[in-house]
Amino acid sequence: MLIEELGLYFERRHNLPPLAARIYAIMVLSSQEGFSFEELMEITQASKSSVSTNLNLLLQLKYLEYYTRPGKRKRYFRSSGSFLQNMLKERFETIISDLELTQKVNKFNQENNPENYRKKGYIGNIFHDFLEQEKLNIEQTLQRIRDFKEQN
Amino acid sequence: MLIEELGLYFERRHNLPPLAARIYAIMVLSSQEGFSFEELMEITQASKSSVSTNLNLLLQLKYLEYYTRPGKRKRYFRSSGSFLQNMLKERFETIISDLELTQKVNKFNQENNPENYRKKGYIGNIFHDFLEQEKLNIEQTLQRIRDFKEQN
DNA sequence: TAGTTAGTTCGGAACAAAACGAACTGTAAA
DNA sequence: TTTACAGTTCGTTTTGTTCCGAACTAACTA
Repeated sequence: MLIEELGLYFERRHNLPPLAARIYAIMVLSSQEGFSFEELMEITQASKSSVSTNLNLLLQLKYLEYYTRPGKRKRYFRSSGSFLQNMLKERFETIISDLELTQKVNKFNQENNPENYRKKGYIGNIFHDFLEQEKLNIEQTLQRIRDFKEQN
Repeated sequence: MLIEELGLYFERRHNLPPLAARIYAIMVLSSQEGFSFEELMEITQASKSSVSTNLNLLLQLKYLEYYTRPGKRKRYFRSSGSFLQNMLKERFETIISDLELTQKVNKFNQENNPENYRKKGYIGNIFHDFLEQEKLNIEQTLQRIRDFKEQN
């Protein structure tokens, strides 16, 4: 099932606990507008406490948001923003930290391995250019999404 | 220390066990050409069995390779290809699998959520373009590295 | 053939992460 | 003011990961 596959994907790539990943996958793949706490217990077959803990984690990480329906006390949960936007933002952050780390590794090699710095250093520059290009691509894509949302 | 930082980085991003991540970080940051089993035990202060298990994991995942020195029975380990090349290749693979997954999610939404497919589908296309652009960037960068190596 | 070198494999200990059940809190309706 | 609902918190249990030591193997060496 695609939900399981997507769940495993979130588990690995976003370092989410299994249940949180499954819940998020359910939200992303469903056409339903908002799930109640009970529904999620039912669907995942997990306990109240586990669902509570993992929903709160997802809320805290801003993967999900909730709303209430007039008159009712229940909360309904849905994925905040789009799956794709979140993916892009996450990727953006990893690229920024990769850039920083590569710069450190380059600097280290320059100072400590001067004998092969020329080689390693040059490749470091290529990689730096690569990351800058990535940053650009992500920024442009996020802009395209914003544009699309605006005229909708 | 940078080795520890890089170790944590590999642990998180590549889902490596702590010792494997540390060993790989050591290889990446050192100017030394090849480490023996014993040296790695000494440096990491880990047991024979742990070093064995984790070296074999890194070999299996192609992070490392080994060679022998004429006459000697010992194996010497080093990182295969460059750190940066490996990073790029890994990123390339994640992008390919992201592309496949997005296509599945798009297809799923098209079939199961026709009512909001227009919106989700459109963003899916933006994302698809994004991934194609990424693929291109990675391919070009790997080419630049190959070119550089060739004329060296 | 016995001993040394260079590792591998297996079972378990120590620890960490995830899920659970039961008791609890806060709010709202009866 | 009691009861029902919607969820939270906390201590325990279950499950999973990482590392280790001890016994083992395979290849060479004296």
